[in-house]
Order: sequence, then C-alpha cells, then structure tokens
Amino acid sequence: MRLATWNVNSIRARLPRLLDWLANVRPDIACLQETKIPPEDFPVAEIAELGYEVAAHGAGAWNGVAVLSRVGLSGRAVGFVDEPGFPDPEARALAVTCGDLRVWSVYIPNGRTPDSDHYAYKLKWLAALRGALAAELAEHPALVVSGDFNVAPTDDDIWDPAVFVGATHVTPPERQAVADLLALGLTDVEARPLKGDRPYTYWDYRAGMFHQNKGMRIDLVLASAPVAARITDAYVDREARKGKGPSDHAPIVVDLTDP
DNA sequence: ATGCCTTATTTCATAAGA
Repeated sequence: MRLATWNVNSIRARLPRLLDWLANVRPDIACLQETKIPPEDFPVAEIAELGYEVAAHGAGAWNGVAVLSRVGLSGRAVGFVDEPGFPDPEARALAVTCGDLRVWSVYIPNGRTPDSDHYAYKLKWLAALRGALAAELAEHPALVVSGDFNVAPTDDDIWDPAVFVGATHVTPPERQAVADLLALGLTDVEARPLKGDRPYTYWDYRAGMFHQNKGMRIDLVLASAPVAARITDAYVDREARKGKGPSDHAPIVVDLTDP
C-alpha cells in the first residue's frame, strides 16, 4: 500500500501536474493541502477517472484539504471538536477511513510572525489537534496524520538556522507542540531525500532556492505504532518540484506492507 | 540539471505564503 501527502498550492493551478503525478506514482491514498477550492468546484471527475474516490474540505480561496483514495473511503469527518478559528474555523483538517487506515490530512496555520495573532492561533490549533488525535487514537489504532505542519522540527530541517532567527516555523513553542503530538505515540516518518543530505519538502519559489537546495522539512507523515511497523520505504518526491509550474512543496511517498 | 515567485481576489494592486 502506498500513501502520500502533498501541499499542491492550488488544485486548480496544479491539476495537470497532479493528474500526471497520480498516474505515475499511483498512491493508494493521497492527502492534499492548500487545495484553495470549495468542495463543489473540486475536480472530482478528472481524479475519479484515475480510480480515486475524493473527500474534500474547502471554503473559498485559502486553505483547503482533501484525501483521495482507491482503497475505499468512508467515515468522513470535517475539522475536529473544539477546532480553533481565525476567528472562525478554517478548512485545515479532514479525516477519513481508507481500508484499515484512519487518515488525517492537515494544514497547520502558518503563524506569519511570532508576535502576531496568527502565531497564537497556530499554537492553539496545534494544542487542540493534540486533544482530537488523542481521542482518535483510542478509536483508531492504525492512524496516519499527514500534511503541511508549517514547523521544522529541528535545526537539521532547515537549510540555515541563522536565516530563521526571529521567524516562525522554528520557535521552541512550535517545536514543542509537534513533540507533544509525537508523545501521543506517533512516529515522525523518516523519508529519503532523492538528492542531497536532508529530506526537505519545501523550497521557496524565489531566488533559485530549489536549485541551491535551500529548503525546509515542514511537511510530515506521523504514523501510529501499528502503521509505523508496516513501513517499507519513504521518500520525498523532489521530481515533482522540478520543471514548469510546480507547487513549492514536494510530496512525501510512504510504502506500507498490506495489513 | 531543476533555473532565480506564485496564487488568489475585493485584479492594473494587494495579501498571503514560510
């Protein structure tokens, strides 16, 4: 079984590349973030042609998450109990059941700057997510939470720590919030970089950052113990970051033994 | 090589991303 997660940065803008990627990589389950599209406009028909069922959560031009599955899709849950908003809840979390797996696609708030209201919202959102996942794990032992966490868990996950002094994504409270998620019994799945030393998943569009491999590891796949024990391989598909019209994020692809 | 920002909307300017 193959599971993937990808921040596509607009499914409208990325649809041709997404369809090519699905046809080539053939994930059984794909979590998407930053779809930036309302559910009624989601390109369900094109994706269904490749054999996928779709669950999408979106509200207008920002945020938006989805799960595509060709191994069944049921138990759709949009958002979570006591999900914080800014000020109203946004389209940042979606959970579904695909075969034997409970799968969450999440898009954690950016935080903008450490002194902003959005940063406080980010921390509040992560803390609330922890509570929701604790309850979810009690019900679904085989759980995967994947998406864009907008946190680089360690200094090894950014290309130059000096550049990020005073910035979000690297502050101790953000890193602690992710550590608190792992403390629920989740594993931060280690993915192979296809090139270079570090499995970065994001490179800014500007200034040739990708070509210099000045990236960040901010997209994560968190797996509960029964799922982590089944992993045979995981890699960052940096090929998807190349060429004309890419997302600024690359997908993570995880292979599991069948249950 | 992969090549120096992109996407969206309240569009000819601005907000957001990270």
